[in-house]
Amino acid sequence: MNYWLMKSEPDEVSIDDLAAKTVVPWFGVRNYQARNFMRDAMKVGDLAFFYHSSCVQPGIAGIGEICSEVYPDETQFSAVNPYFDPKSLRDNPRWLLRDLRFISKSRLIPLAELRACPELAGMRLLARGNRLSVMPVTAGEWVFINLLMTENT
DNA sequence: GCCAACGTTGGC
DNA sequence: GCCAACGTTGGC
Repeated sequence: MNYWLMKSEPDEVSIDDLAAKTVVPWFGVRNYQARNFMRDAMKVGDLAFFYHSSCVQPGIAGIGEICSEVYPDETQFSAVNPYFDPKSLRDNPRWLLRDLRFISKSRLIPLAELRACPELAGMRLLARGNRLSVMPVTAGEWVFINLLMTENT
């Protein structure tokens, strides 16, 4: 069992969208390191924090579960899609994804609150210049943030 | 394989 | 909209 953090722009897919649809394909990852995490390290049943990025209040919004094996991201093949990649071939897809299933919505834990926790000082999300949209979370960070979720601040 | 130029991410 | 940081591209 591994733990992850996955970033989404809530204008595109929010935690409420995930709750409504139950399962969403994690399309649009166009970074090799993030892709490799999904392809090589993720397992069905892994849990992930759902992170809202590029928005008024960036932060962790809930939890999802990885619920599929890897398969090609369809958006890379569509010339009218913003995630179109003309260099990716049907018989050799460059970009892969997995499906995420809704588990729970939490209070929004702002990025600033995460930064203020000494327990999370080593968290990859908070590392200087971090831009990964899919990244691992340690078991210790997972447990600690789950405790934050239960606080009603 | 180096590295400058350019593009993207994402918080603020 | 700004801009720091990082990733990718492409000439050499």
